[in-house]
Amino acid sequence: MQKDLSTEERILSAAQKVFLAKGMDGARMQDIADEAGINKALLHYYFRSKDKLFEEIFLKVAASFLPKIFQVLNTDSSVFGKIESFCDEYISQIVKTPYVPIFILNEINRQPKTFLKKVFGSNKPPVEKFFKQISEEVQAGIIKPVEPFHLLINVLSLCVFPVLASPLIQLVGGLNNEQFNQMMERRKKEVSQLIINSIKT
Amino acid sequence: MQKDLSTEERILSAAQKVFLAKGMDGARMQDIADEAGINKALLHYYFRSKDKLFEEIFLKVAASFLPKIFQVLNTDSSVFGKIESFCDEYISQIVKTPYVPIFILNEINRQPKTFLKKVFGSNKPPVEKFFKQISEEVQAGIIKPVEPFHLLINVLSLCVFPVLASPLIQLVGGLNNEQFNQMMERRKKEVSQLIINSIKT
DNA sequence: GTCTATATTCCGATAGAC
DNA sequence: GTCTATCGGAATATAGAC
Repeated sequence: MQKDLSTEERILSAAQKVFLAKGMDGARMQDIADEAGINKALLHYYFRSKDKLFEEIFLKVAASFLPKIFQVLNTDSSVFGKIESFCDEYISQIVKTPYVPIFILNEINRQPKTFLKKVFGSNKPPVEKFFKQISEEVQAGIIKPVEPFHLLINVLSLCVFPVLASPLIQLVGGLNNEQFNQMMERRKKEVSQLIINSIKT
Repeated sequence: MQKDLSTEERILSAAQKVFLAKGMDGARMQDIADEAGINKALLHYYFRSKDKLFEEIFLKVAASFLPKIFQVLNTDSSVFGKIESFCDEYISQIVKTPYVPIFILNEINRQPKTFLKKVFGSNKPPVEKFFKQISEEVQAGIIKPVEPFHLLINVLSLCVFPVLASPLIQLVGGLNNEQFNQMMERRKKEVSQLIINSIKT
């Protein structure tokens, strides 16, 4: 409970924390009220219903997370540079907010059309420019012939999955939380090198 | 509703379907009863509570899924052979039951210690033999020096993540379900080649 | 705006007839 | 074993005082 913030801000902050930890179905309005240091009635005063409050949070979280995936891909670096930046920035981001990816995947799985439409609108995520750049660098002989779509999926998978499965991975490797984070730190280079080595001529 | 099965089997089948689709928190006993073609009271007659029924399903699903990850790693093939078999078999399995991975990750995230302990008992997943084999093949000059733990994480990530994020990936690639499955089929070779190329001398 | 108290709905679980 | 009916509690939401 942060007393310096406005009530509305405290509610949003508390709701985000609770929804991220428990998901829409597992979260209770009482939990959120407790976390914000207020009572349930006030939640309904500010946001009409649990659904409305959840949607507010989901869109905020998803909009600040998903587009970042594609942002790096639209800078004006080389393909190699983009891959390195992506691994570096995205793993940093994910390790800081480890609940976010599974939260988003979950709610997308339950409401595939509704939510994705609200996040991206009617346009597809902006990957065309990146795919085109890859084709050009293939033509120029800088990188080997490669499926751009698979390349994108590979990088994403290698960065995000370990966090999604962290309890399992920590069990297999016998890692505590700090050791896991150190492993993810090393992984920035591990992943970008793996991908870059696979495509450089 | 399958009339040829015993009531208990019908309940288990219905419960699995509903729990996989909605998770523990989102599932309703009424949903399960409807799916099984019976009424709520009978659910409680066969399984004392929702918790007990869920645990039954979770352990069944997790026990038939997680150990398979490590099973291939303990055959007597070469490292290359194991990687190929793994990608082939695991992707086939996942595409057939796409709800399973996110279901398991979700419930593990909410009950990290309880459930993992029940699935694996007190032992760690059996990866030591595989890790040792990798060290030996590195010594023998068959494969490049490599972190066995990262190698395992890489293969797992590349196989499982695309299914976890399938709604997003289908949106980015403009793929319908059938096209997605075809892409996953091609991915069996894509992934094993990527990994094998990265370690062969 | 914020609270207490209460209405309302939903859901897991049980009682009891057949 | 299976059903209908119902209990009891929990959770969302509202009413109304301050």
